[in-house]
Amino acid sequence: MIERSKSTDNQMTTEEKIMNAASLVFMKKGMDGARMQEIADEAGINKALLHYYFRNKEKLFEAVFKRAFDKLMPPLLEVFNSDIPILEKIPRFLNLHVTFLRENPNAPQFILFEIQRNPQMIMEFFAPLIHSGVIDQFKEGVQKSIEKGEIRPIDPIHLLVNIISMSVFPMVARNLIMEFAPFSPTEFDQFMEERKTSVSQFIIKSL
Amino acid sequence: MIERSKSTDNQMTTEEKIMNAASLVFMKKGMDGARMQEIADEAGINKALLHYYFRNKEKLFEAVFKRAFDKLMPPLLEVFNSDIPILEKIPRFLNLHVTFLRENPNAPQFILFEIQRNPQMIMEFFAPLIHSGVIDQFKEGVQKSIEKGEIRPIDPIHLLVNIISMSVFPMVARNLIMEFAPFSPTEFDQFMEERKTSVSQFIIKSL
DNA sequence: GTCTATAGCGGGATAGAC
DNA sequence: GTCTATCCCGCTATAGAC
Repeated sequence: MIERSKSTDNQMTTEEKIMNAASLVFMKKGMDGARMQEIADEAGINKALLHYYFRNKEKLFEAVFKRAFDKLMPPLLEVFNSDIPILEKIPRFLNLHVTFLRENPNAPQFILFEIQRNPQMIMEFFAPLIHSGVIDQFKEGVQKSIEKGEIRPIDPIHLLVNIISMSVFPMVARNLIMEFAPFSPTEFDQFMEERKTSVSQFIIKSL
Repeated sequence: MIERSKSTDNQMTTEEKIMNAASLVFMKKGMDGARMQEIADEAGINKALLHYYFRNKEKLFEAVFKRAFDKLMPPLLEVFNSDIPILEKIPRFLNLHVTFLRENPNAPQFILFEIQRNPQMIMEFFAPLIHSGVIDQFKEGVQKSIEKGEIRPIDPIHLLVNIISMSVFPMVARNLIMEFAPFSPTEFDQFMEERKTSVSQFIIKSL
């Protein structure tokens, strides 16, 4: 007997079923490792229907990537673009991000790998973001805080990379961490919950 | 005219040529995305020879993975297993690690992705490491430092994850960072060089 | 819109000459 | 050991009935 995930059951449209199934499979296996058959099975429909709704594998993949990207970015921008002082941005960012990651555990790994596989996709998706001036705004915010004496002098890019590293990387390496710590899935979840405050403290102490 | 990398030229054995070519291709494309034909071209030999030296793609892949793993781990263990105090371990670790990563830029991404693709491989490679007691030794080292008042109270696992996150993640996300910062390849290299001291300071200040 | 059946080809693997 | 030629399976994609 075959176990189906919820993608099949309720009254979702076929297109939604496909998107959910494709997300699941693509995120786990990547573009190259994913099989259209597996996506169809996961969605509880036939392979040919995938081509009916999305012309081909590439197009389906792009739709999945775009959806993940659009879910991930707005909350991040909201925090970094806001006018609140840097010391408050950090815990807010961590909160949002860790929450998102718990719901989409494979998203970062997936996005990072596909960027390396097909770097030109960076431009398509990230270009508007890059030219929106978020980074410059972050840099200025840090500079001001330094001048006011709120934090010690530090290169804003190194700070930004530190913040993102400590939030994102543990999810990318979660299988490894679970083996080494060792953690059960529940314990790992708790570990990530702890990091919301733990990492905030760690960063603030360092500034 | 086809441009070949150095893999072809000098007096390496055929097996070495294959290993180098396979490393290059597998690290960039992953197991699923890599093509035996591309590896053969990169090595400047015929596809059939790959099967002569390594029975099949899977075996060749495992050889590549093992070599990357064996190059990565010993230096890390050397630092974490040593008896030097935690505050000295950190800059030493960063030095070694950043140096290794500059020579093998795709290794972490590759290892992390393949672990998720085929988790049982974690056990084969990491099991001896996990049972060697490195982690416990690290935990004890941190506890002692806390008791002596050398560092503030902190969960050793969170500390360890922070250290590794800040060293490894920037390399995993380097395409992204290069677009956002923005950095040329040379500037990114310099950025990583800066992190040797920048991250050491960041961590030590926080403790 | 959804299915079954099948075309068409890319790519891993092998046979066999040299 | 190294090559050319070829097999054959798996997978994407399409044709066409309902």
